[in-house]
Amino acid sequence: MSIEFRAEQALRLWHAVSMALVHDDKPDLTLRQMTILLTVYLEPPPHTVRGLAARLDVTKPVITRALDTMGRLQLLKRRRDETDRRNVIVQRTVEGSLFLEAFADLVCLKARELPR
Amino acid sequence: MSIEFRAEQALRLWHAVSMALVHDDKPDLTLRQMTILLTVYLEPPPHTVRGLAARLDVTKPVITRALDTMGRLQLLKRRRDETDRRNVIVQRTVEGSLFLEAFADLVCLKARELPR
DNA sequence: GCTAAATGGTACGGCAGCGAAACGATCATG
DNA sequence: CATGATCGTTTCGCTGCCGTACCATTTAGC
Repeated sequence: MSIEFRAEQALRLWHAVSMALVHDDKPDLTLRQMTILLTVYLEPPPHTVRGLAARLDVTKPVITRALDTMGRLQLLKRRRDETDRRNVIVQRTVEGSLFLEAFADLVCLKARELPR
Repeated sequence: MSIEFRAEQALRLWHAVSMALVHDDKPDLTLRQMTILLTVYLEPPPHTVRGLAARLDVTKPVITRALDTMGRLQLLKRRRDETDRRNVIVQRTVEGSLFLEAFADLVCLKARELPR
């Protein structure tokens, strides 16, 4: 199962997935928001605001605002770090897991439908 | 060269590509803008404002605004349809082609770097 | 304890995208 | 040639994200 594809297939995959997301009436996440979400779910914890800002090379308020928005959407949640109460630990949620699971299924589906 | 991947690989690919786009200091396109761009480059012409709006299931002003923005970025251009001057034909540009080519290369690169 | 550093959040003005509605130009129809 | 339909754009008020600067809380160092 090698993941090599041609440039055109890459574009067609991105197109199909993007089109599906646009057609979906759920509010779409910003590129930065999506990147934060994926980082939290794919990279080893703990995830702090400052750490995420450094990882993405963006300012802190970007992370704070994204956590506000995605917190409202229940995709992520904050927790105070009790060993160092200055830190905020960003954690996954059930809703976030389900969201990314559905997204991954969408990508796999569109990849499977790709012309050779 | 079958394009089947697992859910986790899909997420990791999207993460790697998104991260690269975020790190890039070029202004990122909206999901809708990117979808319009890919549609123009991948689907058979001609592309009109109304046609694109129907294809993406968005309102016309969304297309107009996206064309303004991407026109400024030289990724697309407008041309009046001379046979029916009410229509505007959306056309590719050299810069747009280069942009998508680089993007496709990025996706292919990140796909190749994916863990098995 | 007291100061300095570190962390996350907030305030502010600016900019861009959004939907709904109205508009001008162009074409089709009689 | 006059009326109505079609097409793209513009306007309006709104919302949300942006970066810069500043603030409150907590910890570290002396």
